Amino acid sequence: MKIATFNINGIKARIEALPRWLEEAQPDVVCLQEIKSVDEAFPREIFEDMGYHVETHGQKSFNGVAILSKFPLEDVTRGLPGDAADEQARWIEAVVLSPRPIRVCGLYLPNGNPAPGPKYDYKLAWMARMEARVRALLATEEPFLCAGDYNIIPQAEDAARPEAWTEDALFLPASRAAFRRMLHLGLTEAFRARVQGGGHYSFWDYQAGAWERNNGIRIDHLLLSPQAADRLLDVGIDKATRAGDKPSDHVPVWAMLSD
DNA sequence: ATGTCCTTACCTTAAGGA
Repeated sequence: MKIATFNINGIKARIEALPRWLEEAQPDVVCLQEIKSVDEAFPREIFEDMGYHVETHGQKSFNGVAILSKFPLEDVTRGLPGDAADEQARWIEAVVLSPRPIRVCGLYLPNGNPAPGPKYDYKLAWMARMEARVRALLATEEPFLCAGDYNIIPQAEDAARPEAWTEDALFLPASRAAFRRMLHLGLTEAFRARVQGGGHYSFWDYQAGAWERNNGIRIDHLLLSPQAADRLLDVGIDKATRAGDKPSDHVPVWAMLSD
């Protein structure tokens, strides 16, 4: 089973690029972020016609996450537990009914800039809520994974110019520590389980010729529970999509799991 | 390089977010 995460930066703007990539890459499950659409306006028929089940957790203008799956989805829940007043659409969960079912959490972790400030406080509080959710899921011992735009540069080697990010919410020590805490609970970061070294990125800013200069960062990740990590076969970053027509500023990151 | 793209709104231009 091939499962991917892709921050599309607006479904309306990616209405051609997203189906084009799905056709080429043939993922079984995709976690989408920044759909920037309410549920009613999401063009689900386009994806249903391609054989996907579609579940969305949208919001007007900003944020918004979705799961596309060639297998049926059950137990769909929307929103990250822990703060009933949080109205930002950044978390969706579902159990994928593949031959060996697996729970998939799709997430769009807050950016947090500028730091310090209220947006950074929200980021850290959100990560604490996510850690609590991960602890609860680990306790069930069912296979699961958390895939999405984490807005976290885990290590210096995950940025082309790490010195440019030292004051940024994506690379501050407290951000990276919160990410590492979740790994230390027993999750496996799929890409780093298979590929070592620098030069692997999932985001290139639209500004300042970042793509042309390969000034990228690796911030889109798949974290696997122990039972899911046992099934990890391969990983990849579909870098070529960044060079296509009307690209997102992120590219898809995927993991192949045994069925 | 204050450099771009996406979205919305009192909408042909500006703003907020990333």
